[in-house]
Amino acid sequence: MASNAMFATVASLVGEPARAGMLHALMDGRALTASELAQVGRVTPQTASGHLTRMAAVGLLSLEKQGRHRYYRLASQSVAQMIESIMQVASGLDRKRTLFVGPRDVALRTARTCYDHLAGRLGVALADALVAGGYAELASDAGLVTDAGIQLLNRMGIDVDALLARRGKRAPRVLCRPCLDWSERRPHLAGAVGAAICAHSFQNGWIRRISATRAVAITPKGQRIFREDFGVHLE
Amino acid sequence: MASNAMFATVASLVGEPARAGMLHALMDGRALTASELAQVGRVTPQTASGHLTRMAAVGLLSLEKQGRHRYYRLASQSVAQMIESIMQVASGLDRKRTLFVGPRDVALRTARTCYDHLAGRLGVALADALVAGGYAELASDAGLVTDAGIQLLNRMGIDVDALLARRGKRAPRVLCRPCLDWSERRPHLAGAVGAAICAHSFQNGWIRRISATRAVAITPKGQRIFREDFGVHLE
DNA sequence: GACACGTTACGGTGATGACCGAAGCATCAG
DNA sequence: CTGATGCTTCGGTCATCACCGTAACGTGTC
Repeated sequence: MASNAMFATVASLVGEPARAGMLHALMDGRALTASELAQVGRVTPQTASGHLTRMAAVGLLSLEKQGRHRYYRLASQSVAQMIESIMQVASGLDRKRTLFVGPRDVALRTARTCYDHLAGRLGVALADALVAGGYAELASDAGLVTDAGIQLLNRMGIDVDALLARRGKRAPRVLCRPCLDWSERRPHLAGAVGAAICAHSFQNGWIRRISATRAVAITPKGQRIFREDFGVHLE
Repeated sequence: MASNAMFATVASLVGEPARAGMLHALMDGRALTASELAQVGRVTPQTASGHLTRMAAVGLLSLEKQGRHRYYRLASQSVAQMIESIMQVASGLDRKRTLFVGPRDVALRTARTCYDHLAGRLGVALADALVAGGYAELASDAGLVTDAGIQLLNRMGIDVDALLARRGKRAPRVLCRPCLDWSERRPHLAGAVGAAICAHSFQNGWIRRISATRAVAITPKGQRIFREDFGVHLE
């Protein structure tokens, strides 16, 4: 088949420590400058530039020029999902040897973004709370939001109908994708619903980003809302 | 974080043409001998042996000795899903340049296995038929089997209750994973349900493997059943 | 204009790793 | 036992590619 060469090309691009680090950093969905990416990849700007041009040329990254800065971001959702699935395998594999896996950073473990949705203890706890409250059903390979869940989300200000409209008439129900958390090893909410919740949480000041990392902090307001409205219990 | 190195290791292992070819061949879920894998990777047995030992050492492959043969298979479902998602990205990327992507082989395009479920025109048509008949709902990131669908599957001899039992009580409904077909660019049924349908189809002689490839042939009996019972239309 | 900063282009060095030939182990057949 | 087959180990060669230093190129700032 035609894409066999491209398959190896893509994987080998990802399989280089410096580039892997950059992609990893881009997993929060934001766009970063070449210099920032050079830092996370622990290489000089010259080297990073080369890496970035190659990845953009193939189509893994998309480029946005802005003044004298060049912002790179993941080219598509599918690239993010690919990276996620590789992390999945990787963390599963070295779990066997180290036993203690995932981000050492406490903030990252507590709450972080996973491309466009929430992950970490917060993400998992949120998923657990939704399931426990009868707002959602979640299996390892698929999930859905119940009627009660739709009402809850609407009440919280998330326009579920807009989500439904966007995905076409093939799926009358609100389905969502589960994403196995690589630090907690438990599923959390991804897909359109997960993304909507995450975006909404940022907009309403329930959470905010910590510096330049993928970690997010839960604001006091967020603490209250997650606990009282969603029934989330963060031990 | 700890697994960053492993991430790059895994990806770089996959990102080498010979190994990529081997993994690709293993995507049908079967176990292949070292010699067979050397052939598909287009390398000598010595070289293949090295590749295979490394992949098995890391945990991408599992090994099963049988007499003087050594059978290798993908170590887990998650490895298969990772490869699938990389193929996803790869085919999406060179679609932009070649316009005609996917397996040139007509048989492969028509029907093939994708690790443990059906793909190709048959897989997509089956998914379409189930959706059209109200037996399933399918979005890009999740899917579910309706009550009517459960009845249909039961009627066809697939024990849905057994599937339900296996996935625990968190998901009372029969959810399934969609898998974007990389030749048809449309979703088809994966996950536990997809795997069950595929296995059942083999057992009952609806389909059978073609030689040593991932392609499958639809038997006359299968033609009839897919058409009359499932409502599949293969143009 | 001059200067600083972010980024890219080029050339040479060094290290990693893919590859095969030859040889060595197992397993099975006779 | 002998021979054949499947597979692995070892040693050495070669190509690829990551990396950085230097230098150039844009784009903003003063």
